[in-house]
Amino acid sequence: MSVAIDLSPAEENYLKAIYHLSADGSLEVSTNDISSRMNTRAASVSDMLKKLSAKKVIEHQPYMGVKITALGKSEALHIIRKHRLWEVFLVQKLHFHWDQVHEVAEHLEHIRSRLLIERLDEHLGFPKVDPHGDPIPDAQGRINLRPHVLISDAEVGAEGTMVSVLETSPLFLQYLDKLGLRLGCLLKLQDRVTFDGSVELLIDQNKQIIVSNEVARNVYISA
Amino acid sequence: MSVAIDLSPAEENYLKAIYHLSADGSLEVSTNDISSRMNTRAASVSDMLKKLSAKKVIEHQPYMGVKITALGKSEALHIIRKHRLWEVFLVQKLHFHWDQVHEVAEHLEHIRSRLLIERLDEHLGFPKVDPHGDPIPDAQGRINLRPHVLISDAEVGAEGTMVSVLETSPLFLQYLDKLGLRLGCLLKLQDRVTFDGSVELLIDQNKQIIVSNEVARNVYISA
DNA sequence: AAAGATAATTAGACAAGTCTAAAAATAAAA
DNA sequence: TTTTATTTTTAGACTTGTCTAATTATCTTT
Repeated sequence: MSVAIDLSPAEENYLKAIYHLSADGSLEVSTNDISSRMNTRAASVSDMLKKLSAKKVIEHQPYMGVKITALGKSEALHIIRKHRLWEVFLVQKLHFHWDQVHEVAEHLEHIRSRLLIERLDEHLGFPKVDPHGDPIPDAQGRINLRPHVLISDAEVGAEGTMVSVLETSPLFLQYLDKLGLRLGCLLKLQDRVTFDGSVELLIDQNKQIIVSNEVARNVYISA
Repeated sequence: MSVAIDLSPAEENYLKAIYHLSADGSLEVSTNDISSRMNTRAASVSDMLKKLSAKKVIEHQPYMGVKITALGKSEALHIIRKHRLWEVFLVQKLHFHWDQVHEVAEHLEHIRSRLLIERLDEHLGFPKVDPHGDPIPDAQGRINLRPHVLISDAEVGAEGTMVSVLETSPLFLQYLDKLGLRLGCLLKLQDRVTFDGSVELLIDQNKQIIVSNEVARNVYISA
């Protein structure tokens, strides 16, 4: 039986941000990191940390960092599950493009209905990943982390399937489309320019492109 | 091109209540009517009427009633459209029962995305009525009002298809199920007890039941 | 280790949406 | 028509989530 935790949409958004910034809840996160991710001021974050602390989803002593609790992690994964299931719905059933789903899912994810999410999951055929390649936690908050590496961290010569993207803003995703980069394509890292970190890629063994370090830092390939 | 009207979810809920209470925006509505429908205090309603007035969706002079404007009516119909489309989705795609849809749809209706609603409508096959038999306004806010009459207002001997219900609370809908009353069934008004207004009905020419006046006042048959 | 820089928190303010209690306007009744 | 009852509005307060400005804590650098 889950304990009664009642987070407002705003609290849910902060918790999600903390979860993401802490790499699955394992790292400590700073107030400023949170404020820049949330586009709010540090003062607002401080206020919010008090509330989240009172609700036992984070641990926070003033001026030290913030760490997500087991309870917080499970709550965060539950919200992420909803977000990603809705994204799949939008693409699979309503034929949204992958750069159109994030914003709408940000709203849909806050709707609270156990039945709704159970049935949605079923309706979608129990999908395992969202349209950006990110894994969907199950109802118990278990998440299937496949081994993957950022292009910027991979060795020259490395080869792998494009499995997910870090950034999900429309502009970035549209740019990937234009470059011919989409989930599932086979990528080979041909060369890296030491000067600016840009990378030469071979897509599906037939198309050669050069991408900036900024792009390389936001695209994962299977390890 | 629609003018920029920006209503908060709370404002949308009040506007919807006013629309419903005024029978399609034609009647004047009192502060107390609104407060009892919204389960808020009259003082809160007064505050809200000022805001809605400022946004030109109602006309309101203190101590006189409130009347919805053309703009307000169109906004209300748009919200109702979203609510009813989501209800259809929940029943048709996620196999919700008709008594489970209202509460969730109350939240879904506030999500703002033109594309989402267009695509949802398409995905559902452009439905014309929701699971309670209420007509779904089109994207221009046009609504298809079929002639219908409450059982409590029909003459003894009248016969018609059950086309919609006024009350949509789970308890009421579950009670209708138990009585064997569902949308589409053929109803004949056999007799009415003058004493308490209860009504004797013949369902689909084979089942005889007696329903209270309270039930009769909440079920419509085709005229 | 002291000074300056950076980061985080507190203090005080504001808007939205709600409330209770009091006042004012309208409606009903004597 | 005057009084009483009802309805509606105003006044003032509280909560949530945000802000700016000021303060305090920690970190860095010499």
